[in-house]
Amino acid sequence: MVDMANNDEVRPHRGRATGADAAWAPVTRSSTYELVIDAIEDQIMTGALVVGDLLPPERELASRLRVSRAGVREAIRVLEAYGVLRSEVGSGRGAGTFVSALPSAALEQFLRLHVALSNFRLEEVIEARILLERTSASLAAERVDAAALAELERLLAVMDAPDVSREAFNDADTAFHVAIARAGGNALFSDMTGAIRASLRAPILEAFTKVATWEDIAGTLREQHHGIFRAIADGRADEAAELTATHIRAASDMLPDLSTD
Amino acid sequence: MVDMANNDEVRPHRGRATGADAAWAPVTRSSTYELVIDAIEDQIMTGALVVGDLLPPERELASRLRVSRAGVREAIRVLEAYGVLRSEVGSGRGAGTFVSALPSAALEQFLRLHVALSNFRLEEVIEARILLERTSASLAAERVDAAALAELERLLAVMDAPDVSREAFNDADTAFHVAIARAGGNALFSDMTGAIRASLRAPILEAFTKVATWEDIAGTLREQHHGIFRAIADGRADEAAELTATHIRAASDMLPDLSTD
DNA sequence: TCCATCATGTGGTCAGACCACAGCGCGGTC
DNA sequence: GACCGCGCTGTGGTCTGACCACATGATGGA
Repeated sequence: MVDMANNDEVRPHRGRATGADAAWAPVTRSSTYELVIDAIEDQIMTGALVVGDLLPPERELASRLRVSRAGVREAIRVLEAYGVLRSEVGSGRGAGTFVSALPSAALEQFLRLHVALSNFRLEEVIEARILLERTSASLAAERVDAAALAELERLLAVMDAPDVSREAFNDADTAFHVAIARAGGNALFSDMTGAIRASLRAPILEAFTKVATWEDIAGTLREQHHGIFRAIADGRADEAAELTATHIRAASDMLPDLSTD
Repeated sequence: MVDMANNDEVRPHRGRATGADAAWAPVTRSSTYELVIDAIEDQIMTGALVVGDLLPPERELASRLRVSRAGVREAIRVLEAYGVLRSEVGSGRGAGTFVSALPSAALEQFLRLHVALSNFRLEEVIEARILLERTSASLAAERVDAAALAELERLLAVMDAPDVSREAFNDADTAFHVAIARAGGNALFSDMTGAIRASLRAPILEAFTKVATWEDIAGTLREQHHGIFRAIADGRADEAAELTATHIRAASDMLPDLSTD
């Protein structure tokens, strides 16, 4: 494997050596697909591959890297899972594997799985949610434009509908918060906001369905949403942030089953 | 594809119907490996699979799901990339594929790639860093224990060494901030702090090497680190948060190349 | 009793084949 | 000449079956 003529080198990738005792780090013998990932990643890190670029066909990549097509495909799957690559079948124009830019779906899947595995506690996730969204709300109050406000109003209307289902309410609720985050202008914030909401979707829906005082809760949430909207529309940044934090805390408290999992 | 006798079923997976106009959502025909992921994910979501559990052998899983082993392996790769699964070769005890819990490495890889692809701007990432770390510092000031303080002091000593290399300094710097985040007690925060630092490692190191006034910069950073440490050790939460925010902003400003990429 | 050896079961890798799909170009038809 | 249909081609998608590398644990001899 070392004499693989194509990969530049098996660079030690040692990295950190915070002290003399940190030397003799365990050797890591990479598997085939990891080497393929490294090869593609190098191209990305050096800027040789940018969003939109097409990769060589799987068969060619395999023969160039001297690995099987299966190894190449496993590497592509991983980078696809990160939202970095995308594959399309067919021929000509749109076909092939190319560099993509879809971090949000990957983040959602990632967080959803780890929340389900309890690798992150719900309180932690909610704490992160408050942190992100109060900042986003504040930013949104300063930067929001007419189109975003219209979208927010549309979502408020969906939630205000008297016959709205709990599921539809939750989806509009999610979209409302994500839209605010997007209006804040920070893509990382809005993607993480979406991912956090996606990771909480199942427990929230469960709590929504079980709760007896649904109409009361929905009423409170509606009021708070309208308050947040007005603060953002009027450009009152600090108030938008505070209302958002209060709103999220209230929502979490009203759904006690949320924390019992 | 429809008449493929092997897949159990192409269940619609429709799901949300927020309104009448949301009907007729595009059909999504999943690929084999996605179906395998869904199958494993279902087990995780329902709690049938928890951290530490062993999956059936690849060959058995393939025959049970009526797919090829390659398809199973691609699915396992993806979940491995998310830090949800891990595979070990061999036989008996430690061998096989089992449910894991290593979100941090996955988060690092993810963010590093997307920052390299400029899907997230550096300012966004730094904004997120400030948000997370100021909160972590505040939490750490309230909850820190002796062991964590000792570790922080050790890292300070590494950075204080007069002959420390710029790379070693940066690695200790990273470890210092991650240790604070960990002391804060929120795993999501500390994992994200680590991921953000990892995603910035290359640009930071580049800036470190190019900068002429290294000793001045290092001196400032050392001072600020000691200040943050004292505030945390003394339990002054607000001050720790403020100093951290100031520190990060200062570090970003001192490295102007950071924003030019 | 201990140690070397082999059998077994696991993931890791490979080669080769075929399928499904989408574009492109050729050729026939109007 | 313009249009349509059909097959050719190259792409990813999938499957099969084989073999390798590795760690364990059982087996059997010293």
